[in-house]
Amino acid sequence: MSEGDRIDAIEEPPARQPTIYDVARVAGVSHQTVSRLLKGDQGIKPANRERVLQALETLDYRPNLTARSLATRRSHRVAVLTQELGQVGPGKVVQGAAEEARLHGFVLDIITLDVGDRSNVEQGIRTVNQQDVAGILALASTDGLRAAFDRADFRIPVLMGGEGDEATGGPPLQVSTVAIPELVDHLVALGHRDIVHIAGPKKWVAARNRAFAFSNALKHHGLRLTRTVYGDWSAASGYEAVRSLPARARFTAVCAANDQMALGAMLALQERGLGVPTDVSVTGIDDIPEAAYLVPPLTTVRMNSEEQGHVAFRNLLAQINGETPTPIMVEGRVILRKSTAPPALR
Amino acid sequence: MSEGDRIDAIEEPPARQPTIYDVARVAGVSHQTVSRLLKGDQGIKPANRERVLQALETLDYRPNLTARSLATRRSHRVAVLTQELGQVGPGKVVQGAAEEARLHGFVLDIITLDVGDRSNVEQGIRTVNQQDVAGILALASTDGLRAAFDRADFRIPVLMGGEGDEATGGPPLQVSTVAIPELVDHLVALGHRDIVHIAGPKKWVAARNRAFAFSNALKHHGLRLTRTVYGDWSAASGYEAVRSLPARARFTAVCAANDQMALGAMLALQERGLGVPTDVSVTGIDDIPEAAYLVPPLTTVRMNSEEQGHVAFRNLLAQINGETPTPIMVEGRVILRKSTAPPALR
DNA sequence: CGGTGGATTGTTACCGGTAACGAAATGGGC
DNA sequence: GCCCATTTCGTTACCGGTAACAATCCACCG
Repeated sequence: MSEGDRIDAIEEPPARQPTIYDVARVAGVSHQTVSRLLKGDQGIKPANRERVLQALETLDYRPNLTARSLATRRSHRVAVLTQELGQVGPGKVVQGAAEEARLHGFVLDIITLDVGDRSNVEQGIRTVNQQDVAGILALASTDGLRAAFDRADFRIPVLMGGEGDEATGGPPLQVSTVAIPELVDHLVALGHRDIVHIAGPKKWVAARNRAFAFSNALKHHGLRLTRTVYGDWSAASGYEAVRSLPARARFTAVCAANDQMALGAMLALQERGLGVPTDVSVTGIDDIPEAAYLVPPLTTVRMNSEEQGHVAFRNLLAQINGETPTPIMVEGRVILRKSTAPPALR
Repeated sequence: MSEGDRIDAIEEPPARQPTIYDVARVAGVSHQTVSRLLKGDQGIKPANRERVLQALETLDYRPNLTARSLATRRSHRVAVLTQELGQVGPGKVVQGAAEEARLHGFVLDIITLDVGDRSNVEQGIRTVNQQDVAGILALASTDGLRAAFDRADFRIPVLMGGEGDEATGGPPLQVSTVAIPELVDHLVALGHRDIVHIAGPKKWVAARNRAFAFSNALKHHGLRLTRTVYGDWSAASGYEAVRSLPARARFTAVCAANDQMALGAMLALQERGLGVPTDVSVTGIDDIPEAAYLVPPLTTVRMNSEEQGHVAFRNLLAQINGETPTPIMVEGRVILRKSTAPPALR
């Protein structure tokens, strides 16, 4: 045995991952047979299949994805363009997309950009162009980004945002704003008639969709938004939005297009001496984890951002594979908390 | 010319990215010369260099990173293990790391895991093991994860968390808790003597560090924490933490280990009839974007998470390249807002 | 029992780079 | 002008897979 050991020691190849050639040698077949089995081909004799499987097992073989990519000339990398990851929504969407990507053997190349800054956007696009990516997931769907993409003229599949443009009748919806009517029903049922909407930036598709959904839902009750103010999704902008309202403005509810703005709005309202919900009801959208613990806990719409990420990636993958993506609705759900109540009598 | 045109048209290769061979042909040199120039070698005659540069330009050459990876046998992929991305802190850290990664031609493979769930962690590690990654960035630094990593016995560089373990005298700090003493000074100067700490989970290195920093800072004033309660970083747990305090408990300040828990704590305090900051002062850590717009705006410590991500990746890269990483401090900064005030007289 | 055709399997080339080494060109000293 | 040490450049092999095609096997038929 000591002899054998010595030979083993000498023959011991440099520690390195086993390849299909190693597997083939051990199994006594050609590397191609191994490759075929790995690919899931059927035409392999049971005896051989068994031996290859065995060899795969004993060598603890793991495919070299780099080599595979090179040979197939297919990249398994997808660029994700997103706004600040520090935000809850985008963060969750990316998380969902990342999970889905890994499931399909892809990696995400995350590129965050400041959507407002045109040169920053161009820079991001240039970066993407230099990588070899199989597709692009643009999670921050704004007009500016769309325009930049049009200019860039990518040859690879691009999936813009998670939402179709309801307001302008764009491509089919992937993310539904279906819960917003429900939220409006709730407010109207409570007795609210004068509702202010704090919308996201006009250039954001999601902002337009949400604003559209609100005014549409109100229309069903024969009402309309008393006023729409525009923010930039941040708590700061929600705060400023309320402060920008004239002191004489009459309204009993404020519906913000996301929770952060709702949060800022609540602070501004309270600074103005208006109690939430006693004087004014406030609602958000997204249901960030903190929403339940704000003062008061916020009525909002849970958006299931993670699922959005999954869906978005799957759709992109379908495009990459030359299939036509099937638009899938991701439903929202109204979460009632204490920031909404019947308006004060007056 | 028309003859030439026709030939051109016929010879037109299938649309595909130019390779170094194409560049070499156009420049009239061997592909190796191109490769050398690309690598930054010096020994190339100016005339040739010029022609290659020219060819590179006209063909709009872009290196195929896959082929390069295969040839060099070096992966340019780094796995990032992180807690929920939906949280602000982790999200920003990942964002910073992603930026730094791209700068060095790397991509991040983001794997989110539930640190508390052991099987989930093992699963994540198995996933990593199947990929060929150059290194691992474990941003969620817990004892459980460390143990799992020890068991996994990776052959590749691993960078655990962004913080060294101050409390147990671990490896050198990369992220400083240096601002916490300042925060404590502030509270003590206001007159607070009875301070409750809502800590993160004991198994988190960051939680230990922060708790340690608080008690240490108090020691300098001859004081100690009146009480420490443990949460799980979530707003919900901050809320429960305060509710778990006995009704007769005497304290004038609550310092949470992050902003979310501070937020939950504020709600619970107010439900208990205690005003913030009139009866009890509250502080957080992280300075999430919402902190300034809570009711009341939260005094906290800004942690510069994005920079943390940059530093973490750079250090990992150093390890990958066989260098010894230099621990770099990322400093925090106290942000004073309205949630802290002198304690009520009694 | 030879022929035939589909099922299996093996051989060779290729993906687009880098590494190693040898060949050619250059330049300086005598 | 010749020789030799350096530069500079080109050739060939290789990374670990997949693709295309050729070769072999085998069962079944006439």
